[in-house]
Amino acid sequence: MTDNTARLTELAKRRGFFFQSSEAYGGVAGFYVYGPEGATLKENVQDAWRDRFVRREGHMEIESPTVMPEPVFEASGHLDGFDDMILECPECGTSHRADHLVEDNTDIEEAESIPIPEVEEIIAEAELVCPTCGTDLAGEPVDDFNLMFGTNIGPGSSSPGYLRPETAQGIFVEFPRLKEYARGQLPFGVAQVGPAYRNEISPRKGLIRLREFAQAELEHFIDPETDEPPLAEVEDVEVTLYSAAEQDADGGAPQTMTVGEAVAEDVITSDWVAYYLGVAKDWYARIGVDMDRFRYRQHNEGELAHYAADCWDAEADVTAPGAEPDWVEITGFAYRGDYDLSKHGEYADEDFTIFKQYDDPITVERATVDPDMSYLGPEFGGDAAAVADALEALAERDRSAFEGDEVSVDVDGEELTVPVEKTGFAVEETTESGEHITPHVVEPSFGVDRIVYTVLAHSYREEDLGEASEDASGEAASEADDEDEERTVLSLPPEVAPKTVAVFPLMDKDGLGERAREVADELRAAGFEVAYDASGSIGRRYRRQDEVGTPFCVTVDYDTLEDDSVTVRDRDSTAQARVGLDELATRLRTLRAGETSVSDL
RNA sequence: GCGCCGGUGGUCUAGUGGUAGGACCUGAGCCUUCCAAGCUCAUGGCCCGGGUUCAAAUCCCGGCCGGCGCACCA
Repeated sequence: MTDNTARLTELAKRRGFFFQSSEAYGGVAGFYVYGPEGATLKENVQDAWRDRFVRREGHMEIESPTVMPEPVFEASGHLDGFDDMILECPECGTSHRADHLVEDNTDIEEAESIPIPEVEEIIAEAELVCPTCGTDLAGEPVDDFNLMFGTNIGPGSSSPGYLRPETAQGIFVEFPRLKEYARGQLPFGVAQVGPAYRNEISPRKGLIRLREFAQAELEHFIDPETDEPPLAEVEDVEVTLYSAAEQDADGGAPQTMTVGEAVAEDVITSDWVAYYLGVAKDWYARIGVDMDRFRYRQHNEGELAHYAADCWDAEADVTAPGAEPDWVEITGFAYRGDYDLSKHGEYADEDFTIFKQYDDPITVERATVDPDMSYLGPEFGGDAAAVADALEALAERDRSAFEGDEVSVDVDGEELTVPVEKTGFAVEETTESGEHITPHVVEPSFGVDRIVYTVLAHSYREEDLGEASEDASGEAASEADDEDEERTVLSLPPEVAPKTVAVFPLMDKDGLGERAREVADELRAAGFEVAYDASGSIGRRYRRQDEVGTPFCVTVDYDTLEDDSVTVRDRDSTAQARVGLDELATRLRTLRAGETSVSDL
């Protein structure tokens, strides 16, 4: 941890951005509170995300429960993936997957499904040793290691459930209804912003690894055969790419190129992933991520998740400029193929496919049967249904079997004969207008808390203003040449800053306070997030707002009482301009949108 | 989960076997006509449990929490 990080954390606590939860009871690891400033900042980041990845893309957003029943996670693979057996070597401290040890050193396969006591016995009997240092592992306890938070749905334990480890499953599980909503047409995207839960072994670094965290995930369902992303829209976006090949190479380094070049040179293999890397890069910049401390890194093969075909992470260096980089994964861009929908289709009762209509219907000749059950029933009793199924299968497989007067089928090893006339055998031409396909999924998955932290870290600045202000009165400059003015600033983009404008009376007397409160109230009515502060000197109040990233400060002074004008002060430059109250709200709107700056006023 | 280090007002910190000071912040008042000025006053603290001791915030043990390293990270 750099000094910078410590000071940012201190600021976050003191000014209400984020802090550890339940400290009154000793605290609990991995759970954080967003204070008044932080909650608004996070909300603003999420709104900016919705604006770009839902609204602008024409996608839809849903909100699904955080608790889902166990079978969901049997299908998704999370139950197996989470339920690891961990065995720690008493000598060297290395942790091993107990099931892997058993599989590697015995004839046993699928050791994962063996109960833990038996695994411990097997390890003792087979005299397994630590693969790292050779120490005998007999008698060492095997621990269950489950990263999902479990719970019970309703009374008793007959209906186990889990807190979702990613918001994505809430989308996949509801795919059958969502596709109806989308009227069966690909492509479409479904997003979800909300909490997910992982019972991390060791939560670390404040907001960076939490047990309850917020995700903003987009599941973009596409037809892999025909759907193409609008790559042209982002082909000129410059991105810094750290490919798997570069990571493996000696002296390999990230490369900067346009998205178009990266696709042309096959650095990024999926056009869809490339598209979202381009879109996201501009979005990160928009919310205040410093592009000099940002890169995309490709997962190498060993890192790929069980579902992912190709995956790039957005990474941010959250240390101060010039410090040893500390790269944190803030988003995963994965091409998940049809993994999720196929699995749910397999395990669940409903249909997780889309009917894809052919351009022109095709005609196929098909052999069918329509058995006369009033004959089969009396003839074969309980086997009648099996006979009918066998006839149907036979018709598909070998229509020549129906050419004689009788046809024989095999049911449970018994050969049964049916007159062909009772089978309803026919060869028909049927028209097929399409086929059922399982859509592929492109998934940009954003870690909101890590992004909020990155934005704070990249906005944080300790600034030496040099000799005291040169703006207003010339005398200040002359007498302050021996002491430097310092300040701490969060240069948050106005769009995400918790407060857009702060209103002060220059003095809290002579009616200035009352006038300033009116101005604050008018701005609130006009839709701004407004802070009001009358305490301490004017300079102290500017510094307070600098520390929480408020981009604009409005001061009511004695001239205001005369001519209904106020000063507007810019956080980053500390420049000031005089603005009439009648146009204040309009001016602030253009300032917030970045269309003008205070020095232009 | 293991190892090392740590835990004192809101924040940052000093400190001793006899229950604690500072700085900043915050609040009230005075002063002050635009960038952390000054003065007065005020609020507020030894992580939790057990042990040793006449006496523990201080020493010991355990827990919780944090930082770092290892392991883990679908």
